[in-house]
Amino acid sequence: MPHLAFPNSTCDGFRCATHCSVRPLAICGELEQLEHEEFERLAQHVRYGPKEALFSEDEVADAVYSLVEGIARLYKLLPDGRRQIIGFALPGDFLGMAPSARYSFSADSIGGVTVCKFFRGPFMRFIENRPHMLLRMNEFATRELSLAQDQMLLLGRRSAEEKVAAFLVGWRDRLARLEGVTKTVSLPMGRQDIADFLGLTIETVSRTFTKLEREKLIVIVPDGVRVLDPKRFDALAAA
Amino acid sequence: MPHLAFPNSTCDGFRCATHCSVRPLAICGELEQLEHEEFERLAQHVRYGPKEALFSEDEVADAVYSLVEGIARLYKLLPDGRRQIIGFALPGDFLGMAPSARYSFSADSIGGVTVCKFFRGPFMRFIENRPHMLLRMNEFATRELSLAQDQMLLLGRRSAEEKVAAFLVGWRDRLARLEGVTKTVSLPMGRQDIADFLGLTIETVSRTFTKLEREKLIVIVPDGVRVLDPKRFDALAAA
DNA sequence: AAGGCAGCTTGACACAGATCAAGGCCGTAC
DNA sequence: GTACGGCCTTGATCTGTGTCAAGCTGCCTT
Repeated sequence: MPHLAFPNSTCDGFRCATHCSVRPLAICGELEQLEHEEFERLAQHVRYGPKEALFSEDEVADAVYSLVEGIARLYKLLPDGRRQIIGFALPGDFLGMAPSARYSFSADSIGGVTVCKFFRGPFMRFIENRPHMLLRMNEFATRELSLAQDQMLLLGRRSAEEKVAAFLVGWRDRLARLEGVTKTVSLPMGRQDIADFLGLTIETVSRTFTKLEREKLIVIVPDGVRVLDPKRFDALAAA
Repeated sequence: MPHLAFPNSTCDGFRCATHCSVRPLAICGELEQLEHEEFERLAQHVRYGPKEALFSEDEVADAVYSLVEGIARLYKLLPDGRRQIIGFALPGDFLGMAPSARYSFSADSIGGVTVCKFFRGPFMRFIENRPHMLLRMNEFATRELSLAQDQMLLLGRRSAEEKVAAFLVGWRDRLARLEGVTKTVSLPMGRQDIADFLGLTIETVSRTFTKLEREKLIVIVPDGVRVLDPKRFDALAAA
């Protein structure tokens, strides 16, 4: 994972708003200096190690989170343990809004993660009379919803090969927004996570990666893939 | 379809804000008298016949809609014609917000539909300095997102029988909010729509209905089903 | 260097749901 | 009344993906 946040920063990542490299992408990206300082006073910066829970489904939703660094897995479980990953959160993403008093899904870190944590009460009081902030929350929610709808189309109507290709293209494009365009797509999540995101089994994901490699569309590298034929690959993902 | 809106209304459904029976559920539900009158002046009430398009994916998103009466089907298509229905809209639902300048999905009426249509510019100007309105839009977006995430779990991880049961329970509960609790769940959409919503084929949906009937969980009636054993049925939908 | 183990890949086989094909039901048109 | 068309159901068969079971690879520990 090359520098998703705080690249070459002299800052310790704690109480360091002015150097936060994802700020322009985050919920607080359009606040002016003074407002941002007030906002920052509401935040707790919290660091999580690998595979720690930020929050869990059905817990009282007492906080919201702005992801600063690292990657989180968002998921729902069925009573018998079947899991559906509903998304991977990247730096700049905003987590934890719920339609009721409890979280509607669980979130945990994949590698290490840093967040700005805001308790619900103070956060709501801050935004409730700031239309530009509410407008930004709306934009975030609308984008998330659109992503969720794309994912419904994928889950309901695409073949295994199309699912994997579409996932890799979507993930590459989201990383490009943060890291810039690269040929190698890093995949910090494991095969089981990809399977649970795509509604497949780990075996099918593994076989499909191998198949795409045999077809000379990708090369599998440690912790990622290199896309060989972007044209043909994007076509497969779209179709 | 028994009286989803304007039940026993003497009003003609046109420019008739004060009698709009879904108002409390709609986006404009918390506006006070004066504000609501101003809001109403921005609206065009539009009536659609069966199977008409309200808007289509990739069209310029120049308007948003508040559904007043009837039911709409929201869907996305793949280039080869495969369709995924991403939701059914009911009276009170708010449609047409997009993360870019174009609609990210298509919407058309199932039976007849009445909407309040707002052009984007005036609508945005109305809400942009009204925090309570923005907050309400946020609530709507968050609820939609949560519904979408539930649907991802369904599409990715449930069996055909679980999908159908969960669909019927979810649909029954949404109708209950409008019509009150009933034993008979009316299904204004066809089998193909249900199939495209659940990521199944029409044959599998049909067979599954028959199977649920053989198992004495439901009775199939014209344009709907009657739930015989709500306890056992809810359990199947949850599991 | 050896052992262990977590994560990944591969193979053989099974099955849920898709596909293909036919037939039934019911409302509408004439 | 009967013919048509849309929608739904049912049956027979096929197939993509799941399941079960090894084995491989690279990394961490000792």
